[in-house]
Amino acid sequence: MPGTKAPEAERREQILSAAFRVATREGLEGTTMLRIADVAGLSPGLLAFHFKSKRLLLRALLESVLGGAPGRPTIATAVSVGRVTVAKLVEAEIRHACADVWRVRLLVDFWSAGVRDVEFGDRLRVEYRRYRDALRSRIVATQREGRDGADGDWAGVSADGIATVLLSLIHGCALQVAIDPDGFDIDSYIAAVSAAVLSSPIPAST
Amino acid sequence: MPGTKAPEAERREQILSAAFRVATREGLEGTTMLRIADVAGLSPGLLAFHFKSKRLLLRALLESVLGGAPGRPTIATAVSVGRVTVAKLVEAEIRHACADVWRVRLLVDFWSAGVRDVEFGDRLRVEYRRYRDALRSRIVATQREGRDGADGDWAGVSADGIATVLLSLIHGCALQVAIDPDGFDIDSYIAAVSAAVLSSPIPAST
DNA sequence: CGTTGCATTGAACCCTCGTTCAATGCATAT
DNA sequence: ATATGCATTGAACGAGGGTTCAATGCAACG
Repeated sequence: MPGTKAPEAERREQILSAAFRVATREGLEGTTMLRIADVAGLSPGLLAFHFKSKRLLLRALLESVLGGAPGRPTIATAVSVGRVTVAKLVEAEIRHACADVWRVRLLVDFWSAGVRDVEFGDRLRVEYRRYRDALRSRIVATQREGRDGADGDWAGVSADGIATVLLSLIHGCALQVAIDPDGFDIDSYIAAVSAAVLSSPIPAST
Repeated sequence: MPGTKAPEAERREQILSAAFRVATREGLEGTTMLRIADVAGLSPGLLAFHFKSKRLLLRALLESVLGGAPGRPTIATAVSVGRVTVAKLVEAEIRHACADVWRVRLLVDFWSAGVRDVEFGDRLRVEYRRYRDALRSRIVATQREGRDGADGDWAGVSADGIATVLLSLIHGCALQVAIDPDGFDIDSYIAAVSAAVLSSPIPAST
């Protein structure tokens, strides 16, 4: 098996897949070129051949993590696609985070790296804004339709502020799930979020 | 100056101070024994003499970060001390996080490390629970006094759930401030939090 | 079939890090 | 003043990381 050639796209995918496995298991700090090569069943030199440096490999990995796995749409797509309520959207995102602890953990790693690294930081900021803008536009749409009975309590608060708060609820949940998945009761949390944020509680999804 | 002796406590403090400076500036990943020694103006061997390993040094650093700087009480102390409302407490924590970006960033680093490292993880889980319990007990007290007019919307939701949500609002804010301090409008955020979480808005602190 | 191009290998290189340890020197006790 | 103990030094070591590169081999083309 080793030694045979493969088309570039396929090989890059193979390497990124191995990198993802290593990164989720060992964390970003424990993710080394040697280990990735080992897991991929390839030689270290080949990684430097397809991605020219470790830095670029990790950037590609971040891209693939942000892009979402097949069948796991990012919120941006989820927002633009369906006609779901904001409440259901937030609930879906929370459940999504809880179901995918390892990806969340990896994202926390990237977030931590992005705090100091300009490139990673820029990329994450862009993603964050995309995320928030998508949420906001849906909030505006919902408000205009007068649904969710949200007019009362939210009066006077900008849609941007609401979006930021909702994002905090999602990310705050992710942060806790990342470090203490067992000590987190999803349903109880969602119930509290419903009561706090929306006048009408979200019907529990069966 | 170098070569002179010092009492153990003093020297440890000196080293930890240098470690803190390095860690906030370079991140946890860029925090190396050599750099700490350099910043502290000491020899590398001395670090291994007072803390027996890098791991223990970082644990001590985490402890000092969690303990809070002088004049910067942790929420646990803030809760037990004053008779402030929950609303004001949350607001204070949010402003606290925004004012101390570097400490928040360092905590994000530790959080990311704690996801994989058992010792750091355990320590952070303990701290998180302390934090949440303190919040919850104050929520219970407030509910009992019938203040904040929180009975309506919060009916049926456990104090624990409320505490978790409030913590998410604090940590979610911290997460964004860590990576994008400029793109975060504190007052707007606090206004949104007030509207979302409490029936009666928090009067802005002058 | 021979040749050319390029993917692939794996060992080697250099760097940095954490740790160790014999030598040094300061401060205290005698 | 001398001796003892321990804080302190800084060079050295081994491990492990990312990157490089000459050698190798596969596959397409003439």
